[in-house]
Amino acid sequence: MALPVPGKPVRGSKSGQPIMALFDLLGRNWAMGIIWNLHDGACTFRELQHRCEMVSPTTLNLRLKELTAAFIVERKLEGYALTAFGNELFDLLQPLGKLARNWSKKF
Amino acid sequence: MALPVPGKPVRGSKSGQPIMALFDLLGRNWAMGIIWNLHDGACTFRELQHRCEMVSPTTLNLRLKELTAAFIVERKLEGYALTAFGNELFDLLQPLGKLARNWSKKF
DNA sequence: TTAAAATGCTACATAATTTGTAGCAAAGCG
DNA sequence: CGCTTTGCTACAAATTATGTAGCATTTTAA
Repeated sequence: MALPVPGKPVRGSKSGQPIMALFDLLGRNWAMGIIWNLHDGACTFRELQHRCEMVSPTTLNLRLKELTAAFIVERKLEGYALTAFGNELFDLLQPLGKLARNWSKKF
Repeated sequence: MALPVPGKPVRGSKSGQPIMALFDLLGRNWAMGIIWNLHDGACTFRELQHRCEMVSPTTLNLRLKELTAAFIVERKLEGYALTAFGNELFDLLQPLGKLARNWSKKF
């Protein structure tokens, strides 16, 4: 799957509005889960597989490549980690945790 | 596709952690784009199709049903609209717009 | 009142993505 | 040197998404 690049057509926008490109990227299976789990600290591929309870190595690998190409994830000696930008993104995602707990009471 | 319900196994969590259930829902194609576009105000199905430049009616309809079942979207006389909760969710998503514009400079 | 236009979908076949299981090559360890 | 662990890749099956048609119903307009 091609990396959604802002400025080029992506799902949601022929002109590649940045937010739509980001939604395209984050809306792929596991993308947000990976960011969420990586925030607990850099880790190896296998460790990440365990943090994401049910991800297949195929999907994990593909998503990691995309997130890396999108400057959200990087490889360090300790393994995969969020970039500075990845952390900014996480900071915006984090409040969803509380919201989600609230939301879960509705069911 | 089954609605991800917090408390039951979802993609990302066998125990259905709320955040993972929410990620499962929001991570489906077009889910965030729909929420984003609905924030401009309630609208009809066809109007929403236009706001989401390239969504197929099949996907739009499925996503709307899921978002409705998840208390994020509701139907009003004027058409589809965000619920109060949907608006809270939007408020958390909104900052991503600015981040995305920043991010787009990296490419 | 009635013909035309708009709306809200559904059908269905095709294409794209994701999953799950195996397992292999390379690196690290003892 | 064997034994583990790690980071993936292969590949077939299952699940999702897309695109185009088009139809039944409601709304609009003459």
